[in-house]
Amino acid sequence: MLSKKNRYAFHALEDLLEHRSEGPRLISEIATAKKIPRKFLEAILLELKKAGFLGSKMGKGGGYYLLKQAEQIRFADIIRLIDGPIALLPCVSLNYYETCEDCLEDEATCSLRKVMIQVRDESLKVLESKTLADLLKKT
Amino acid sequence: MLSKKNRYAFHALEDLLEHRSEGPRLISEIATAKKIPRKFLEAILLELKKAGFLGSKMGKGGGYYLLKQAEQIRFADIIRLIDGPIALLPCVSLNYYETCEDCLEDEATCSLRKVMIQVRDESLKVLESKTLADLLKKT
DNA sequence: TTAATATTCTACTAATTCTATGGATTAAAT
DNA sequence: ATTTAATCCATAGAATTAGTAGAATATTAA
Repeated sequence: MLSKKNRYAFHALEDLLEHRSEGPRLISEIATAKKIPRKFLEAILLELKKAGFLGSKMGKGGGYYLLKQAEQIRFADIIRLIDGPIALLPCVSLNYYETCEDCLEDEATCSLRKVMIQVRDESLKVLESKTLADLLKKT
Repeated sequence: MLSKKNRYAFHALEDLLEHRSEGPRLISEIATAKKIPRKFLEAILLELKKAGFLGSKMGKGGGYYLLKQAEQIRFADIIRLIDGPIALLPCVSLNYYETCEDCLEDEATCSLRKVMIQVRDESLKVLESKTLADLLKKT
């Protein structure tokens, strides 16, 4: 399951997209609109900024805004940033790979691994093709 | 990611399958063979038993054994039992559904939900078609 | 009927991760 | 200067995960 933090992140991004034309948006505006604890949201937005998805401006008239086109922000990217690996086993993760102590035999022949690779690939097909833009399609 | 407990569960089931012909298998034998903490494994096997996957016998000559054919034990079933929902959001889970506080609008139109339904369906295609029998295919 | 064997049950503890908050600091605008 | 708003730092509480200890119960076999 996605963490609460990750769900907040998606909602915050959705909010920024909805109000894109209005210029920088305040943390507190997003928090109110999407019912996210203000301070928690602060940390989330900062993380999204450091990863290059958002820009921000301090002081009066400041706030957060999207740096990329909605089509360029994939679900997979956000999930990897906030929650980490999408794969079900570390030894099968593309972005967070770790040699798997669980593979008692070698990884090449580990059968659990083989199935998990398939799961990963099918999940990625969806998560890497869907972007923020899909959040606005109300159909 | 799967919990350690869940990985242990798969390895334990694999072990039971490999030694099926030898009659009931001791917890401690499985623990040693698969490098699982004995006491932790105990709890896992009991859970698998209560869910109907395993049988057991106490006393001398006792131990655990599979109750079902390998083809009848799906990955999805084990994951749901040990780790819970496979879906990424509660409001999208088939077996652990909860009304989603995150859907600020109604569920029918929540766009985050729509994407997550697709992810769930693709994952399930794999996890419900793969069974313990696939763990023995060393190809 | 007793001793040995092995699962089952109850009740913890430790460690880690997740969720959330408080307050001081820095940057920008007027 | 004053106000506004993001940034940084530190921490605290709750929940979940991982693992352990020991007593109770069931079975076998002598």
